[in-house]
Amino acid sequence: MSSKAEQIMDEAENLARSHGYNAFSFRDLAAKVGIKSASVHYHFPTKADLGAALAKRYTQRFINALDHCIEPTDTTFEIVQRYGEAYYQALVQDGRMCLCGLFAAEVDSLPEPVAVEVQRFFEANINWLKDVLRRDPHVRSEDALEADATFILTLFQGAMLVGRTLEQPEAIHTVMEKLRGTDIYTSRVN
Amino acid sequence: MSSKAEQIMDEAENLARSHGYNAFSFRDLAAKVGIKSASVHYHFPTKADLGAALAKRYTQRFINALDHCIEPTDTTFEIVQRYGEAYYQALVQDGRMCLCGLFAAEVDSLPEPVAVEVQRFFEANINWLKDVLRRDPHVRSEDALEADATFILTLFQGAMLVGRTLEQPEAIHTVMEKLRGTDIYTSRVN
DNA sequence: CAAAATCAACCTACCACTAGGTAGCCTGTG
DNA sequence: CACAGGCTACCTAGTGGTAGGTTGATTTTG
Repeated sequence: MSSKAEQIMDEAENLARSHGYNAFSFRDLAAKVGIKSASVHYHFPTKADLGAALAKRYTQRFINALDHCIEPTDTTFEIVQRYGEAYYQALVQDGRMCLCGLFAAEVDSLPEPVAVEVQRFFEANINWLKDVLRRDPHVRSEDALEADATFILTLFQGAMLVGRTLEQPEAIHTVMEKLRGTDIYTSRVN
Repeated sequence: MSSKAEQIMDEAENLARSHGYNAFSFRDLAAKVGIKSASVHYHFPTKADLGAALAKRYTQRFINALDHCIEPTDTTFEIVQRYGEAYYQALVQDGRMCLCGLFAAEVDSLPEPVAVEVQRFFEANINWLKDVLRRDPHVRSEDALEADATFILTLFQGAMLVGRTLEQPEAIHTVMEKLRGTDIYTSRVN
C-alpha cells in the first residue's frame, strides 16, 4: 500500500466521518489531498472500492486499539469503560463520528461491498465484547453473552449519534456511568 | 395544508426513512407521487423546507402517538416497553428507520433548519421520557432524570441502527429486555 | 554501460448523468 | 376573470467514472 493511497484514505476517512458516504465526493477528497479526482480513481477504481477499504481499515484499527488497551488485571467494568472512552475520544476530537456508525445510517443506499464491511464492524465489536464478558466471573449462556454485547454496542452507538446531534459529547459518559447500574457486571441474565 | 402537500410529505418520509436526507431527490420523490419535480418546488420551495417540515411533522406524530398509548395504570416499565415497541414497529414495517435518527447521522451536512428540527426531536423525546420517569415512585434529581432519559433514548436509537444494519430488528427487543435489569426502574441514581 | 522498454503515478479533458432550482406557459375551477 | 396547481423546458453546478497523454524513475536488454 503506497503512502499516497494511505494519504487518500486518511483524508477520505476525515470527510466520511463528518459527512457520511453519500456526501463526500472524489473532487472534495482529491482537493484535500492535493491531486486530481482522476488520480484518486487510479488508487481506488470506484467509490465502492474506497468505501469498503475505509470501513475495513477502520474496523481493523478499532479492534486492534481495543485489544491493546486491555490490562490482564482489568475488571470487566474497566474494560467496558475503555470501550466507551474510545467512542468518546473519537467524537470529541474534531467532533467526528464512528465511521461505521455513520455508514450504518446510510446502509440501504450503500454499495453492497461497503454495507458488508459495516456489518462486519458491528459483528467484530459484538465478538470482542463477548470475549471480554466471557472472562467475567459471572457465567453466562451464549444468548446472554450476545444480548449483553449487543446492549453495550447499541448503547454507545446511540450515545454517539445523540451526543453529536445535541452537541453534548458528554452524553457518552452519562450512559457509561448509568451502565454501571445494570446487571451486566453483576449477574447472569436468565 | 393541501392533500397534495401531505401526499408529497408521505412519500418523502418513506424515501427519507430508508435513504436519508442526502440520498433522496426531488426527481425520485416526484416520480413516486406522480408529478414533476418542479411541482414539488411549488409546495416546498427548497429541499431544506421539505426536510424541516418532515422532521417537524415526524416529531409531532411520534410524541403524539406516545402520549396516546399510555394508560394511567401503566408502570414505568410498561411505558418504556411501549416506547421501545414504537421503535421496533417503525423498523419492522418495511425496514424503515426513525426519520430523525437517520437525519442525525447526516447532521453536519444538513441545512441548519433541518438540523435544528432533529435536535428538537431528541429533546422532545428526552422530555417525554423525563415526564414518564417523574411519575415513577422513585424520586430522582433533575440530573438523574436527564441521565436516565438520555440512556433510554440512546439505547433505542443505537439498537435501531445496529438492528437494521445487521438485519436483526429483534435486537430492539433484546436490549429492551436487558433494560429491565437496570436501576432505571428500581432505584435512584446517585 | 547506454539505449529501450516498462511502469507507477499523476495529469487534462471529457463523458453521461443527476442534483436542486427557476421561468414561464397552460388549464381547470370557484 | 383570477389564480391555484400543475406543466415543459431549461439552467448551473456537481457527480462518479473514463480515455488517453505526460512525467520520471526503474528495469531489461543489446
